[in-house]
Amino acid sequence: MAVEAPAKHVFDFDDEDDDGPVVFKRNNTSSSKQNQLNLEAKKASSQRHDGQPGRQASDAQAPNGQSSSSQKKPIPPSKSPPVRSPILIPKSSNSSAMASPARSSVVNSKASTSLNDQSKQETKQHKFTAFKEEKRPIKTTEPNSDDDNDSQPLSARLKGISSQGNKGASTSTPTLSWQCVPKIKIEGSAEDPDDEAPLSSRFKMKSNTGTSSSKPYESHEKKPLASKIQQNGSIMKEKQQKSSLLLDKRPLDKGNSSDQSYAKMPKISDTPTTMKSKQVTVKAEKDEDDDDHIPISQQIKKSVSSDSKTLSMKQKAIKVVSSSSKMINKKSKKEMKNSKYSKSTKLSPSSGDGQKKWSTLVHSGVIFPPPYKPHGVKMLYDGRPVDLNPEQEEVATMFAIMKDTDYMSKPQFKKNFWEDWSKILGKNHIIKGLDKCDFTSIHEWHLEEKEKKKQMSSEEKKALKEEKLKQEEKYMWATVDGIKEKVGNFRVEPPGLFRGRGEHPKMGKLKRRIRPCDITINIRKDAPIPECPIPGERWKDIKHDNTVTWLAFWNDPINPKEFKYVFLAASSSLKGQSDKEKYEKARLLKDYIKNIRAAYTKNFTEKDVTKRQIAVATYLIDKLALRAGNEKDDDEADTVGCCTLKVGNVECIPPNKLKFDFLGKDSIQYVNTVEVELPVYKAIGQFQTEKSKTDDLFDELDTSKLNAHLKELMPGLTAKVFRTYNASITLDDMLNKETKDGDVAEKVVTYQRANKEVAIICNHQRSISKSHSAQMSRLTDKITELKGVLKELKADLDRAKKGKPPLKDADGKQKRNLTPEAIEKKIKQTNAKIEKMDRDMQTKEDLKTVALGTSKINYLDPRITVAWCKRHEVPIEKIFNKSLLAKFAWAMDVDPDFRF
DNA sequence: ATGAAGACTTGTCTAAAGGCTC
DNA sequence: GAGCCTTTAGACAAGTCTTCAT
Repeated sequence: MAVEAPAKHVFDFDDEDDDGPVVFKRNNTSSSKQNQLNLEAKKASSQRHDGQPGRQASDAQAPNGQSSSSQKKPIPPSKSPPVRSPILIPKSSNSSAMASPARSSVVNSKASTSLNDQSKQETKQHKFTAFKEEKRPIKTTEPNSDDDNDSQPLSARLKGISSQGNKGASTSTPTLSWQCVPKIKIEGSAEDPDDEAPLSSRFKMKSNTGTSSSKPYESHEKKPLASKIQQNGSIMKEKQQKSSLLLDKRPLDKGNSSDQSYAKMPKISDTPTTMKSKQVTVKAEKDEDDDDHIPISQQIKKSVSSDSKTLSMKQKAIKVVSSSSKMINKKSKKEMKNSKYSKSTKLSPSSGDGQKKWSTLVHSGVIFPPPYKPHGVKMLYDGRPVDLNPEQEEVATMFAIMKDTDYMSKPQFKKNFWEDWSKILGKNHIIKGLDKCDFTSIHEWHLEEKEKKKQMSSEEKKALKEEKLKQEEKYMWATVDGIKEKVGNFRVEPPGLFRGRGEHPKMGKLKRRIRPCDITINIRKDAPIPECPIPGERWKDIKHDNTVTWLAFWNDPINPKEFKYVFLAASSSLKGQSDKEKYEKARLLKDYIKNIRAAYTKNFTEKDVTKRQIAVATYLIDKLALRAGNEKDDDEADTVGCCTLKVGNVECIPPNKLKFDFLGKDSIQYVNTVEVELPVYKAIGQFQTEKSKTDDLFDELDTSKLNAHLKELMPGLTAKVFRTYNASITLDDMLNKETKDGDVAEKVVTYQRANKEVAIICNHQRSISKSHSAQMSRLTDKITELKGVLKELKADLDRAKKGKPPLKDADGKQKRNLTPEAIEKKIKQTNAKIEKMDRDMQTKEDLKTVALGTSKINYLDPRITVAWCKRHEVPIEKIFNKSLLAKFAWAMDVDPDFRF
């Protein structure tokens, strides 16, 4: 594959300098209705749609199943090979002032986040021990502080802190006024020369592409937030353009972009861009009709008043908007063409947006687990050995090997298991219930097998490994647009018992074996169809859909209307590309955040309930990094997110605190008490009025409404972007504020602290390792021992200085005679060791319930980390392991000055 | 407008790999 | 180099969010 070097382009952005700080004070008026919550039993309502027939029967046609079927979605004809736009260098707006780290920890803690000054004091006590040092000045209403604040995560601004887990976290302050610095920026047209380079190649070229975006020069460009928001249209436009520039998305092909890229989106006749801008425009107009009659930006201005600049800006903005909305002017067109536009607009959906994801895709399909090998070990029923056929035995074994898990204490698990197993046993089987079943013998057999495996010699293990590798080798790779890429999960899931998390209603159900006839393969049209690894069987269907990235899928045996996909690995350029786009979108939010916050703050007291709910929900998502909270079926675990919070999940604690307590994703508990602004507090009280505990708090809201609203504020904005934004900006800010001179180890600790702060904000928890206490006591012992050594060394030093020989060691042996200098050196080394162990111990204790990995993998823009490592001479390997290095290959050449 | 379908990201747990100690 | 401990990679569950269909 030809790898073309991306041409570099320089974009000119006009910066309008309306930076005048605008101070926006929130008014606290609000109807207050404080209600006490009624307690009630729970049970949220939910609609159930059960047993839907699996989705489309395959339209497979060829008798052998090897023929390709027509797709439901129109597949764009893949004409020319995909041309990927080079990664453009976006100008990132770097807010000069860096945000301070988000402080409020969201995690399960009882800490509180305060918004008010007064709260500051209170919160002091809760400060996070680990971060005690850090003093962040809270600028409550400082007009000039804006800048800072805006780029900060809300939580940070709030400073509220919650304590995490057991530790108290501290928090801080409230920023009541957010300033707005409106600016209008007009982007110059950019050409995207790189369009021609294949994505993958682009990645490989480590050119500055990715990096470029990070170029320092971007910094000057300040973003005009206020203006942006307001002018929705215009702003959006700009943004879009910008984003498009930033995101190197697959470019519409120069000439024929429209056809292929948008095949799936029939609606858009024009170009997405156009559409987008139109929408936006409309929105803006609509806004004017709103109660406020004023676009957000305008509102802001009003409140702010102070700046005349703002005004002018606004006007400008408006101008821009109108023009943009009305028609795509040349510029925009050009930009669109150039690539990103479409992307930014539809950026979000990497899927389904009808964009071509690949031109050629070749792979070997998937590999299946080996067939079941009966072991013949008999279980007991009512004290007597029972005969089971292989199928029955297989399922019994699945249950037996879970003997030591918590599932065994869950009635639902056993009930579901029995329902499925009894079907396999048949009506006339001697086994009539689980109560009299004794699976011990099978469990023991399992343990023995495990032990045998463990006891194998290293040669045997190695041989086994090689054998496995040999079998799997061909499935491990796919060729995408001519480039070899790793496949993520090419192994079909083996049968087993479903291990749903939390109180999942389907836990324990049998996850049946998946066969080739369950699997749909997606591959380039003319490529050889992967050979079915099981003789005599064939694939369910073969598709050639280049608008999606999956290589294969099958229906989830537990929930047949859902699918299990085989995708490329995280290190693939396809994944890297979308990862980068995700972070670029989050960076874009930085430009809008000020106005978005101003807008929702204003709407806390909006008369229209839906709008008020949207405002409060957005606030919670921003401040607490809550997830959106999609609706769930009854046959799923009962967990919630923001939009699905129940009245009983939030407790109002006068005068203005809210205590959240709910089960979030994966049934991880979220407990957090935060101080909020009074209007929010009052609004929550109103939403709870006359509802039972199990009623929806935001009864007028769901994620689609919320996200639709967010998209009016910023192209492509959805609830989850706030998590990425707040996580990354927190890391960037903390790293920059707290990195001190020191050795690498100390810097790594600084990084971990920042990482931890993010994990807390995102509520990423882990269970305490079983060996945690043992590890701690071992460390304690070692430290004690070292301290003893130190004491001895000091004594020896004294003696050495007096010309006496050292004391005998514990065994009574005479130690070597050392010079005082040598002893001093040893003392120094020992001290360093003790310090390191102390630090390790503290870190370990600190992180015992916090999972750092999740945020590192999913929320922290790797360019922040890479740039920081470069600036501070920390080897990147100290922060990223091998797989993260591969996953973030696209970020490695970032400029050291990169700021999120 | 709403819900289903579909595709992809996020998240936790654990088996396996790798590293350290004796 | 055996055994233990830590880290990592992989498995797979559970979210989010867009588009399609009604």
